Amino acid sequence: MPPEAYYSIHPKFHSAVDCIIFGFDEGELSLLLLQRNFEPAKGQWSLMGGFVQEGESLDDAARRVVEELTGLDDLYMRQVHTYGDLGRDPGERVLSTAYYALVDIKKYDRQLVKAHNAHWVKLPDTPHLIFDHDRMVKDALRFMRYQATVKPVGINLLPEEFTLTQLQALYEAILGEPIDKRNFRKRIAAMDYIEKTGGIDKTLSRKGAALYRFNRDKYDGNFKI
Amino acid sequence: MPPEAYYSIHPKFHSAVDCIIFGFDEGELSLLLLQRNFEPAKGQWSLMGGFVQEGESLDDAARRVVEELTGLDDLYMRQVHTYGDLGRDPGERVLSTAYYALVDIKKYDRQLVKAHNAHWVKLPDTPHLIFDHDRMVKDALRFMRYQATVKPVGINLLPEEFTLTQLQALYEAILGEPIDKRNFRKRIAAMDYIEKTGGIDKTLSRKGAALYRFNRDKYDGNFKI
DNA sequence: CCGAAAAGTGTTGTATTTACACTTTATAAT
DNA sequence: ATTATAAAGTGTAAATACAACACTTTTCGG
Repeated sequence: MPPEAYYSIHPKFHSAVDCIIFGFDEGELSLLLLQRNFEPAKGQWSLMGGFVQEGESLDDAARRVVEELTGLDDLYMRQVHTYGDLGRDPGERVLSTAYYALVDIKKYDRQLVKAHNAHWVKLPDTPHLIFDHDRMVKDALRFMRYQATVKPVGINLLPEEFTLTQLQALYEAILGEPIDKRNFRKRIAAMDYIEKTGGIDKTLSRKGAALYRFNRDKYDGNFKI
Repeated sequence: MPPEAYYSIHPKFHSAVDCIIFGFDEGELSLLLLQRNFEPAKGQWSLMGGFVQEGESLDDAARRVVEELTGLDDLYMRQVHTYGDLGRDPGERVLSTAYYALVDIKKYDRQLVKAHNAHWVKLPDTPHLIFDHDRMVKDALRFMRYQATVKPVGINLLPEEFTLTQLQALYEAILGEPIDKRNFRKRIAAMDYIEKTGGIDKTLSRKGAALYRFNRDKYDGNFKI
């Protein structure tokens, strides 16, 4: 067998990425979903996705796809799983790798989102999605939840500076259960990498709440995010 | 755009699977590795891998590849990650999905393994592997370790019936640290799905050790493996 | 100056985890 | 028969982590 035949006797496939884009708003997790104004499956709901191109890595493809929709290029993203069943895309055979992304919901590019006919949907209100996208969301959510219990990834869903009340609401949304306020604050206080900025947020209460930020250097000192 | 063009304007890629095959022997985790007697990278060490074919799912491809080497077709396998960097295979562009498999090291097909020039290598003695296979092993090990702390997947590395001493040695190998015997047995005793068979193993001690088995029904009753 | 509404603050009991060492048993050797 | 051997098997107490719980403070608007 000549060396190049080693590869060429095998089939090739379309490779796609599909992105589960999480946001946090009004105390609930949200997903950025497309109501497809294009074929295939026009009119139905789906994740934002795209095909991997020559000259771009799988991770790069996922970043590109998310940036096309949100305009944001430095999001926290993680690969979830690759879906390779035969009939998963009824059009042609496509292997698709799911990534989740965490977005500060105040920051995305509204023009782009509108142009794609995309909408933020609160997680419990998620409509049925095309292909195996429902399963992708389920898997991504489970993975993101697990990661959030292990490392403070959730912070990527909040603005730079945040109050402890916001942070608690976020974790309640991620874990899907109420958290005791005093126990929560005790736990946060023990994390030296979540530090007071000195600022006070008065938009939500007369008294005002102390603002905190995530100190990446102090965290990386402990172990890798 | 005609509907078929939606797909055809995008490139296709070779898709492969690479399998991290774990065994347990003499108190240590082992890997089943190929010393390649074929191109490319002949003479070097690698994981067992293969290309995804038309008409088989990604999971099926992984099962086929492991069966080709071991003769075993009902192994515990899990997808780990998909590697899609540009230069990862220096020959052509290949996207590869890693799976780990757990093998009862007494059971594999020695003929097949010999024919592939494969060898069981104790984990600490793992040689340098081609391409990004070192990283795959690292990622698979981390994932398998995590899973083993959450559900009793490790049992797939032991024979049907096993002693508590074996089980403890297995978990010490997986976690890489010694475990207190009494605390370990207390924990196991609380798991009703690990049950005495009534048999006694006398190969390892004069006194003989009680044999146990994993009761899948009782376990699934609690939650999914 | 009073009401409202969110921010902030400690203690105690319960459950879980860890540390720790000797006895039992069957066989092989003498 | 006796003894030496080597692994199997067994319980308790201390330490730590986790969970439950309610009132006070602060500021501003009315």
